[in-house]
Amino acid sequence: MKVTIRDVAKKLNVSIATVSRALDGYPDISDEMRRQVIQTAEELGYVPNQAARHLRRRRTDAIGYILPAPEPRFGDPFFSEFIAGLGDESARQNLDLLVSTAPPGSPEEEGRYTRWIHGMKVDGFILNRLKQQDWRISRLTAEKIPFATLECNQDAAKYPNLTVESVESVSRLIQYLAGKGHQRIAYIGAHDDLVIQVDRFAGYQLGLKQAGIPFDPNLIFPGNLTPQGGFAAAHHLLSLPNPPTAIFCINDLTAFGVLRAAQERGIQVGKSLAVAGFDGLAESETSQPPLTTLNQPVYDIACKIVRMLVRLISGEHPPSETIIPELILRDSTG
Amino acid sequence: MKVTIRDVAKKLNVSIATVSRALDGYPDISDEMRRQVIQTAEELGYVPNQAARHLRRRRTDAIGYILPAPEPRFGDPFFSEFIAGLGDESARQNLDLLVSTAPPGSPEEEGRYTRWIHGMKVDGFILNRLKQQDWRISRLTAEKIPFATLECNQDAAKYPNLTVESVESVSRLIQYLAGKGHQRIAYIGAHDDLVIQVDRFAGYQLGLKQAGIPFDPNLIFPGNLTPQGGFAAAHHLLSLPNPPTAIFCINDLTAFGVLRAAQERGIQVGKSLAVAGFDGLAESETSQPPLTTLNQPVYDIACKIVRMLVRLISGEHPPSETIIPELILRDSTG
DNA sequence: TAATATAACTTAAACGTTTAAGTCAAGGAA
DNA sequence: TTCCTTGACTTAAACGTTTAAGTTATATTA
Repeated sequence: MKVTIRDVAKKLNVSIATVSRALDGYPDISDEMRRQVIQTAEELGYVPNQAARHLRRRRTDAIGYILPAPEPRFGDPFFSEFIAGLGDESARQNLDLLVSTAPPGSPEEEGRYTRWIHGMKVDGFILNRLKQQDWRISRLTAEKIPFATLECNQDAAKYPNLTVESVESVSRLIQYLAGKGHQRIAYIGAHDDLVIQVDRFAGYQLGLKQAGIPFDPNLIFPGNLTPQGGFAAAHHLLSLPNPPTAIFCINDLTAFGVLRAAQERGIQVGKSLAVAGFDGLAESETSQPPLTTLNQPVYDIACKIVRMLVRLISGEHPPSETIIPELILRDSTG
Repeated sequence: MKVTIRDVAKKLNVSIATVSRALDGYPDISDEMRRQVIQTAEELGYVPNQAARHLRRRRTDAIGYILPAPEPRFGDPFFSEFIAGLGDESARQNLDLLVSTAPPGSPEEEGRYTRWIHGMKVDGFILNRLKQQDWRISRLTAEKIPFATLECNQDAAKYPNLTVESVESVSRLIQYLAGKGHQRIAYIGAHDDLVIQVDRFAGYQLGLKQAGIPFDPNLIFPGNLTPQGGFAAAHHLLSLPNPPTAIFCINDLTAFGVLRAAQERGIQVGKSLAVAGFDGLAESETSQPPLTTLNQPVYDIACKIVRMLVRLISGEHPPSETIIPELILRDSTG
C-alpha cells in the first residue's frame, strides 16, 4: 500500500500535523523531532500525495502548455527544443509541466484551456505563437490566471513576456542581402494575424526602405510555417516573369522548403539565389547549403519564460525582456 | 470565486450527491433531473476540481512521459512528433499528459519517476529508448504501475509494447545496398545497451550475411544518435585506408551528420557514397540529397501506445504489436 | 390489504493533506 | 506564590469530490 503521512506519524507516535510541519520547515518543531521525521519519512519512502496537497493548498505546482499544432502530424524541431526547455526548467523549479496540443483557434483548444483553468489543473500557462487579437490572452487576463509568453501583442503591458527582437534584426538581414547586390528580395510569411508575421514583415519592409529598394507586392507570398508552404511559395515566386534573386522566409522550416524547390528547379542556392530563414534550428547548420538565419536560443528562452511564470505565480511582477537574435551567415546567401 | 458542485446543488435545491451522479451518468437519476443538472452546470460553468476528484477516485486521469534527453539542449524532431502524438491522443482520451525531461540513467530521472509514482501524479507511463537492462521497467513492474512502451527488451512479455520491426527491415536495406554493388557497408550506431542499437545492428549483420558479405569490424563506429555523432563517425570512417562505399546509420539524425561530413570532404553522396538512415523524419525528404530511410509513422505510433496504456490502466491486457517500417529509397543511395 | 420491490433521491464518510486554533508543561517575571 | 510567555506539540476543520449505505414515496405483487 501507499505510504501516507499517517504512517510516518504513527511510527513516531506523533500527530500528522507535526509530520507535515516538520517536513515543511515550520519553526515550531524541535530540531530533534524534525530530524526524526525526516529520517523516518525517508525510510518509509513517504512522498506527499499531490492530489491531497493541491486540494488543500489550492495550488497545483503545475504549469500548462498547449502546443499550437495546426495539424495532427506535426514535427517542428522548434517545439521539441522549446518543450525540452520548458520541461527541464519546470523540473528544476519543482513544477510539473502539463502538455497538450490543439489547433490554434479550434474549439478543442478552448476546451483544453477551460478544463485546465476551472479544473484547477495548473497554476499558470505558457503561451506562444501569439495572434494580434488573441482570445487566450483576453481569457486568461479575465480569469486572472497567470501566464507568460514568448512574443507579445498590443496588450504586452499586461503580462510578462519574452520577446525576440525582430523588426530591427530582420531589417539588418535584408540590408545585408541588399548589400550583396540583391534588388529583388522576396518574403514568404504566414497568416497575417500572427505576431511573428507582423513583426518579421515589418522588419522586411524596414530593411527594404533603409536599403532604398522599392516595395513590390508581387514578391510577397504567404506560406504556413512548414516546408510544404515554403516549397509551394518558392515555386510560385520563381515562376514569376521577373523572379526574386533572394528570398527571406519567416522561419527556417519554410526556408527548407524553398531550398528543395530551388534544387528541383536546378537553381544553385547561394549563387543565383539567396535564401535566409529565422529560428536557427540545428538543421539549418546541416542543410544544403547551410542556411543563413537569425538564431534564437530556443531552449534558454523556454527556461526563462518558465522562470518568469514562476515569479508571476508567486506574486511578483517580473519585467519583460527582449532578446536580440544572432545573425548567422552561411552559404545559402553566398 | 470558483464554482463548485455545491453551487450547482444549491441552485437546484438538491444534494451534491445528486449532481455528482447525474453528471457521471448513474442510472438512479431521473431524466428530468439529469437534464436540469447538466443545464445548470453548464450555465454556471461548473468544471469538477481535478484535485478533489483524483483524491477521492484514487486515479489521476493523467499519464506521464519523461523524455530521455541526453543533454539540456535537445531538439530531435523524432520527439516533437512523438510528443504531438502523445498529446493529441491523450486529449482525445480525456487524459492529461505530464511531460518532463531527464538524462537517461541520471539521478534526476529516477527522482522524477519516484515523485510521479508515489505522489500519485499519473496513472501510467509511456517509455521509449529502452535499454536491454532497463531500471525503469524493473521499477514500474515492481511497483505495479502500468506502462506501455515503444520498443521492447527481453522482458517484453511483461508489458504491452509497440515494436517497429528492425532486424528484417534493416537487413532488407543492407541487401538493397549490396544489390547496388556495395561491398564495404559501414554501420554507425549508438550505445550498446540501447535496444534500438542491438536490433538495428543485428539487422545489419543479418543483411551482410544474406548478401554474402564478410563482417568487417573496422566498418563499425559508434555515434550518439545526433548529427554531431554522425559527423565525427563519418570523418573517421572516410579516413580509413579502405573506406566504406556505403554507410547505414542508426537514425536519420546521425545520417544528416554523415551527409555534412561527406559534403565537407567533397564526396558526392548518392554517387561515390551511399548513405541511409532510420526514422523517416520529415527532414529526410528535404535533405540534400534526400535520404534513403526506413520510415516509421511516429505520430501514429505515439497514438497507439497511448491507447494501449489506456486499456492497460482500465484492467485489460492489450496485445503488443509490431509495425513494419517502410523502406523509402531516395537519392542518397543513388 | 399487507408485504415487497423499485425509482429517485439524501446522508455522511472517506480520500490525504494543510493550517488555524487550542493545549499543556516548563521557564521567567512580578 | 501567581501570572504570563514561550516552545512544542495536538486537535479538528477544512479543501471538493465520490460512493456506500441509507431513506422515502410510489408501484407491484401475493
